[in-house]
Formats: sequence, C-alpha cells, structure tokens
Amino acid sequence: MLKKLENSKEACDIHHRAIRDTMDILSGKWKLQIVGSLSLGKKHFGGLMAHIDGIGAKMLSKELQDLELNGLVKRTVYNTKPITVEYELTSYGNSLQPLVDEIVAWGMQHRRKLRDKD
Amino acid sequence: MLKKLENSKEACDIHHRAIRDTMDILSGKWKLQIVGSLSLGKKHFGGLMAHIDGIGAKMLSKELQDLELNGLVKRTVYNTKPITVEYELTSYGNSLQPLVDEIVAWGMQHRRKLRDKD
DNA sequence: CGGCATCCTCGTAGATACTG
DNA sequence: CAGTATCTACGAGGATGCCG
Repeated sequence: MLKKLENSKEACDIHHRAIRDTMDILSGKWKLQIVGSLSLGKKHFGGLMAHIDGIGAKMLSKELQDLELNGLVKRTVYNTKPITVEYELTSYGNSLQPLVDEIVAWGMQHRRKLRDKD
Repeated sequence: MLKKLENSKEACDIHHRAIRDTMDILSGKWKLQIVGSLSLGKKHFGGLMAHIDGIGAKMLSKELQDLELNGLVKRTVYNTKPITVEYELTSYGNSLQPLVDEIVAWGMQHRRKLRDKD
C-alpha cells in the first residue's frame, strides 16, 4: 500500500475526473430518478412515466437512451398488440445501487434536518 | 421493524423525493467538485479556481453561495491587505463525504471498465 | 403504447470588463 | 485577491402533434 502520493496534484486530478465521469453519466434532472425507479424492478415506458412524476415522454425517452448507451439499462421490445417496451437495470446499472442509496439516505436526513430547524 | 410497506406508493415517493432533494442541492456541473475539493482542506477562492480546472469566477462564486446557503460551506473573510476569503466544509458539508466517496469510487471503476473494453 | 419531430422558452454558463 | 455586472449563446427541457 504505497499510496503515499494521495495528496499529490495527480491524485487530485484523478479524484476530480472520477467525479466528473460519474456526473456526466448521471447528469440531468432525471437519470438518477430513473435508475432509482428501475432499481425497484423492471418497468414499462408508461410505468416509468407514471412513477416519475413530472417527466415528459421526450425527456424520459432521451434519458433512457443515454442510460442504455452507457450500459446501465437494458431495453426489451415485445411485439405485443400495441407494442410494449420493458426497461430494466443491467448488472452494471445495479452497481450504482450503493451510490443511489447514499443519495437517498442523505436526502432523507437532510429533509429531517430542515424540519427540525424550522 | 415494521417496515413492511417498503414497496408502497408512499415509500417510493419518499425515495424519489430524497433523490430530488439531494440533487437539487448538488446539481450543476460544479458543486460536487467543489465539495470534493474542500473535503481535502480549506481553500481560498483563488485556490479553488486553480484546483477545479475549467470553472470561471462567476460560476465558482455562485456555486459557493448556493452551498453556503444550504449550510454545507463556511465562508470566512480576512481583512488582509488584498482581501482574502477562505472556504471550508461545515460539519454538515462533511456529511456528504460518504456520498462523494461513492461517486469517486464508481467513476474510477467506470473508467477502468471502459479501458478494459476498448 | 412507445417514441420521434418540431417548435419554443428559459435557465445555465462562458467571456469580458469593472470595483473594493 | 475576490468578487460583481453585463452581454451573449447554447442547450436542457416542456408542449404538441404525428407515426409504427
């Protein structure tokens, strides 16, 4: 463990680049909510629409494509009568779970904090 | 532990609200990088500018104000010859550390993954 | 049902110049 | 050094309508 250069300029850059990488993929208003939603189980397009309150079809479609491109989400089309499409997290998408958990945990704790103060 | 309604509509809403709350506070291109930067120690305005590659004075200023409003960052002005200002994480700001760690960890793992694939 | 095309709006963010 | 002011551009994101 010769990690003695932790505070070097280089280490900081790696640090920041990692933050940037993650945020590039999860940026925007909706991606994390979509991931959070799918982490509870696969869903249809319409199901996601209903579940994510506020999102429009265009946004959802676009965000899902982004997530699919990054290998986080798998898209499956079924040739049912009116076509249906199912989205689910890939195993890679599931690797975001601890991250999502932290975000949820912090958000809940934050809301509690605000209530106590006001 | 009667958390048996985990999958209820209500629980989902709380879930999503928490994600939304957190992202509202950490949204934007820079906030997480600023937090990450300050988590390594207090810094001057100029220090942050230099450390965060790419950010402009206006953005940095605005983002810092946001973070201060949310109680994540403490701003201290020193009446030195040319005025200097120091920024540091509050204890509340430090509560984001595990979150930031997860983001960094995932970002680094993601970059590794991409390298292996290409 | 899923989702693309079009149009439009508004916020975000950059460049530059200026102040205390 | 640490901002603020102004001006501008771009793109995220919403509304609507059409298509497989």
